[in-house]
Amino acid sequence: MREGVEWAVHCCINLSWVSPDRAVPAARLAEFHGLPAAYLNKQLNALGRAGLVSSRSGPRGGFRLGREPEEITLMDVAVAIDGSARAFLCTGIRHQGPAGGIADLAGHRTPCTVAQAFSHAELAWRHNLASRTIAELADTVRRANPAAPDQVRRWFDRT
Amino acid sequence: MREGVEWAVHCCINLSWVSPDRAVPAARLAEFHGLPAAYLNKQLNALGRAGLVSSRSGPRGGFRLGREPEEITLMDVAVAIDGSARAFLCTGIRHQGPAGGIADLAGHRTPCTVAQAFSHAELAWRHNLASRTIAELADTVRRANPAAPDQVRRWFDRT
DNA sequence: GCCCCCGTACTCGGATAAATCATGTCCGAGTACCTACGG
DNA sequence: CCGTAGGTACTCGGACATGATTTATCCGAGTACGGGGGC
Repeated sequence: MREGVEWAVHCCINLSWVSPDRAVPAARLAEFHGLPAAYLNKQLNALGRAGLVSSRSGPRGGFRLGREPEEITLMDVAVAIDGSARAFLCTGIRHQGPAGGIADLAGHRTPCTVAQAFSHAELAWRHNLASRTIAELADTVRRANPAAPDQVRRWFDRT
Repeated sequence: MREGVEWAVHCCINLSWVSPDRAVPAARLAEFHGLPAAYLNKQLNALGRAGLVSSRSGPRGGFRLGREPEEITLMDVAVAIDGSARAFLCTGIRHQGPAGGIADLAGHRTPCTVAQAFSHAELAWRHNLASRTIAELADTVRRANPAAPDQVRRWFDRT
């Protein structure tokens, strides 16, 4: 998993706390977390293509959430940054070389058991991430530190 | 996930079918699946360090399973090849820059909610892989293609 | 005084380098077998 | 004939290249604000 996913999730949580009518520049988000501004911009860019955030250029431009925080799952973010490609890619080695002659014995190609097993595990992972929303995480943070949302909003509201 | 994991699992299944008193050289396993021999050797090497296979040098040397197939889980293989490092590494950006001042507000460092969420998802993945053994997968294959085990053993028994 | 136009400053967006990691290769260390020699 | 020592062939194990992917940077495209000029 690319670490940009972590950045993106934190950014989404923070964005859910700033005034909805205020766009936050990538540089400001980067400063807040001590991250390289240009690179973070690239990641937010990816979120934009996925529709998770909306972006505008120019003065008073920047990023804001593209949907309600309740409608953004961790899976959405992960897919936007990492891409939707499967982590485990069955390369079909079962059918290469002498092994192929045995696997394809009856002429019917049964699904690769190994790939199936890993797919199941990955599906569990995906489901778990898909069941968690930004709003939920933000709320958990707020519960542990009730002042955080206001503090964050205020920090971003400062010029 | 590195694709060496896929290779390793297939190799383990095949090893569970060859005569237990017979070690299989890496080159032979590689040939069976049409894989680069030297590199597969490297992967099997990793399995050896983890104790999943035992290895011997010299003539009639090679690899054989280090435990019963029932005692080898997919998680074991994945860890042996990929390493046990978490896929999602919390880099602690929550405490960098101005964000740190807010997160550490009360002087008590609460666990990072984002990291926790991803850890849960990853744990689901790990549990799923840990519940699947090589023996189980081998049996599934055998059920779909009853002749496979014998065919495989015979192939490896050929000089 | 009001409106329009232009210049400026600011921010995104994608094209372009640098670094890191996975992939792949090679050669030395180790081991068993086979052969030859001596008892 | 039996035991032993040495050579040889085979295989693992880790050190060394290579290529792809991730990380990071830079500059052009786009947009709103502000000032100046004209009506």
